[in-house]
Amino acid sequence: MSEAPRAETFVFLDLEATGLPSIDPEVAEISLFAVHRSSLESPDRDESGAPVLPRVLDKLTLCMSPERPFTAKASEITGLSSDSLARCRKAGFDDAVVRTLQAFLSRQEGPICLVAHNGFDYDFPLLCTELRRLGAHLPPDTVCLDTLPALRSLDRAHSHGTRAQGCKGYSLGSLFRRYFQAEPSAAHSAEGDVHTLLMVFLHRATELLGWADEQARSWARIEPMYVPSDGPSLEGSWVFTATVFIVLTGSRVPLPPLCKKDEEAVPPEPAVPGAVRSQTRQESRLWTSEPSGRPQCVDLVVIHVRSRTL
DNA sequence: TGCCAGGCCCTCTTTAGGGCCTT
Ligand SMILES: [Mg+2]
Repeated sequence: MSEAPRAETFVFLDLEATGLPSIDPEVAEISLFAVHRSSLESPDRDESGAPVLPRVLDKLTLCMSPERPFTAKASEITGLSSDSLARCRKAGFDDAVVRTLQAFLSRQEGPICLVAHNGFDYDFPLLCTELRRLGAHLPPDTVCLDTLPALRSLDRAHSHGTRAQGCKGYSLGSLFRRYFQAEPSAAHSAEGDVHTLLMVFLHRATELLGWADEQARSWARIEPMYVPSDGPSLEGSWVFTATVFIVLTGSRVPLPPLCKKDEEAVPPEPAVPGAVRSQTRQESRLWTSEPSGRPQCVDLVVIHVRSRTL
């Protein structure tokens, strides 16, 4: 069920950043290609019938200096570094970036659908983090589409569970190579990856437009990847992390699985919009031998809680 | 002491584990 009226413009998006979510990354480069729905419904094609980039295309690409360092891997694959960005005197993700982004989007017919590969788990939450830090917003009717689960799901429905289909890779590069029998250009530059993403979308445009109409998610539902330790979004908020160990000896209850990991999201308390509380519970049982030779066990319960309100 | 992303998918699955995908 769609959460919004059908999108009239699709804005393909890619972020390059200082690393993966585990390090609370910062955006170092953003690229957006805005394509009108009509260009996706009737793509331009070359002599062989293969789709080509729409002729009418608005592009925006900006580089910015993060405050924290890149991981070695992120710097290696993106070709960006704190030094090179500072040498070019690039400012960070600041109000000027927000104004440019908002001006770019305001030129497009709405509603807008943002499109990114693995966007629900990376690009959208990270962009949300940066925007909230600056107290900025996107048009309220903005929706978003993640091509990774969309294409996996479309392929599954197509193949009726054929084994061969499930073995294929769904990285952006794998999809491009599969669809076009060619290497993607400028991988891991934001603009290069947006170009690749748009070509992948064009190859499956009819299906993905239908998917967007049915499954696009409201931007308002996107949660930030993390809460920066500074900036206006932290006012009146709190972040709490706790790890609790409980050791029980001599338990005689039936043997459970050796290790059980159970992760659940529980409602925030009190109910504040945007609040997040996650809890990880890990149970382990260690069996030892008493001098008599009878087995004795030690149960270890680890509860890790992370909470925040926004 | 350990925590250090996390949701999705597949399978030698469901009382679980490991790989993918994003930088
Ligand atoms: Mg990307």
